[in-house]
Amino acid sequence: MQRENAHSVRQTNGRSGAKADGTVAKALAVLDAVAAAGRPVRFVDLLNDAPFPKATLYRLLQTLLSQGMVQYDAESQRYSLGLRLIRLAHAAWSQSSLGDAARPVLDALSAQTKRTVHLAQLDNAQVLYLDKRNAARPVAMFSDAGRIGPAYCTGVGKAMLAHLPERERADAIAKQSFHEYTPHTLSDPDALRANLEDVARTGVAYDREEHELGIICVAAPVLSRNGVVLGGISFTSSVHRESLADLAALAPLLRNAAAEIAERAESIFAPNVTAGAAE
Amino acid sequence: MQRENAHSVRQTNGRSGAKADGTVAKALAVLDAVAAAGRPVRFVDLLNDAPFPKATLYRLLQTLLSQGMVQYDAESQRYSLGLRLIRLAHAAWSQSSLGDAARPVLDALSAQTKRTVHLAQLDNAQVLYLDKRNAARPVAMFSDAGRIGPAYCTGVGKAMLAHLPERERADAIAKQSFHEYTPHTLSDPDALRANLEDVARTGVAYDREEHELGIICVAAPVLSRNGVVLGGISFTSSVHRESLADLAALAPLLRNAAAEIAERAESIFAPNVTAGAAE
DNA sequence: AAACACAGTTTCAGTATGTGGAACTATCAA
DNA sequence: TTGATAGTTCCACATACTGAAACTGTGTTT
Repeated sequence: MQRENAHSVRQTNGRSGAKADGTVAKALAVLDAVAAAGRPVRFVDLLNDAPFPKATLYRLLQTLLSQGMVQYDAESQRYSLGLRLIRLAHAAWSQSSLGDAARPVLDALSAQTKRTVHLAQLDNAQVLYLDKRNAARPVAMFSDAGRIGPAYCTGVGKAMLAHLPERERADAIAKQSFHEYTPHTLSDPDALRANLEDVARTGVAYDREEHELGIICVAAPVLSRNGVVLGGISFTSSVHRESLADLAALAPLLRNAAAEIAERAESIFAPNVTAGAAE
Repeated sequence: MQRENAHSVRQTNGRSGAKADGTVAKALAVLDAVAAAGRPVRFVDLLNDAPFPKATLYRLLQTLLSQGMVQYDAESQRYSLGLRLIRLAHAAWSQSSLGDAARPVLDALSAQTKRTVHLAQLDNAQVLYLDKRNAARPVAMFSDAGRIGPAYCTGVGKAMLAHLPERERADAIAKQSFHEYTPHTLSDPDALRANLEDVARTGVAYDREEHELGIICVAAPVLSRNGVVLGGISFTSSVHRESLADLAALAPLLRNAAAEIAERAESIFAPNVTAGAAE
């Protein structure tokens, strides 16, 4: 314990290149692990994949448990994600400035075109869906909000990538996995880059059955006034219903909607809320 | 200069604004605060309501920020909930054993009856909605999953309360706020208790415009094999559409559905997954 | 029934980690 | 310039986190 010169480095005490961010980070990592399991998990199962010793993992779980972030079923001896998370997420979603701004616009788009509409954001070089309007039936929404998808082979993904600043775009492209979902998937960085140039030029991105056979999309980025990528929106359809060219006819509608969303989003953020300090 | 400790308020209480010790708990409290704000908040605003000194709050926010649990907009200098939360919640929701088990059942109920269907769970003596099927249009679901409601004046709430073990029920009743939403609201513990006795006897709870004028519900608890309250489901309708008596005719359907959900939920939890030890 | 194995929980000394008062910087207003 | 308020950094200090190891509980094997 050298306190005199303690000011030195934040020694992360060697060991594998961990992040060593703090207890909170560890607890969240445990949460992720529980989430990743995809179903209730037992202590050992978590222990196997966890970089923590038994006692530490145990304590973290207890903390999360008493905090309502995970649940524990005594009978099956399994942990699952807790209700508090759902509450929080409800808040996160309903006040997400983009989601908030987009909601009525998506409603209108969906009603007007009878197509499936998606709203997404970029999260760590992946597509994170924020909202959806289904063409046909009232499908449970939550099953799609929060869902993660690939950026390099979806309409929204490409629309957003194309409008990123160069540096960020390069980073993001480097993070893509280029799994060949279908024969049409752009399966290497160069093919993607070429495609993105078109997208950047036209302001419209297409998914030509690149992610799923038979499924096509038109997408447009949602850009802030100063060109920052806020998100993306798209129409999805199927080749059985119409050709890509037909779907492309909806692009102007999409671009207008994107502009409207951007404007609404900025007016939510921007106003000098400084007034009502209380609360 | 001494931290006013000495209190040893070591409560493992956890819920409802409790502040058990531990960094994780504090960080989560900050998250809650951001969520509670309902919109992007500035540092000071958080500081005012927070029980933490400036530097501590600052550090906690930085941690949450670097963990993706909150976002920071440099321009407006405001914090909001982060995307990681949405991802986690998606997982929480889609693997919630109850929600999972209930989904197809709710679909069927909704298709069959054309009524609005709710699935809820008790969370800290309040109703937390997990899923919903709207009678008419495909409404964005997330806006309702995660929503919190009062237990003492909703169908699902009373259905669940009534089937709680005595001790827990007493606790839960003590936590109700008894706000008089409408002239029909059961606005004191005794009235509620009396009503719950009926509910317990019949296995069906009604909301007779107790929460909102014109809105009525029939609800049934989802009970595990050994009688533990897992959740509740309900049909909601309006007095303009039908009388409570008419709606009540759907009760048997509801009870069957509840039983089916319970069975499915238990078979999701139960299976001896012990097999794949390796991995 | 005793022996074993493995899951889960508790303990405890040691110190890494988080704490928070205070000093500092940045911004705006008078 | 001075003053007020917001946000950030510093750092001595001790809380509260760590993790090996011991322990308990349950199920399986002999």
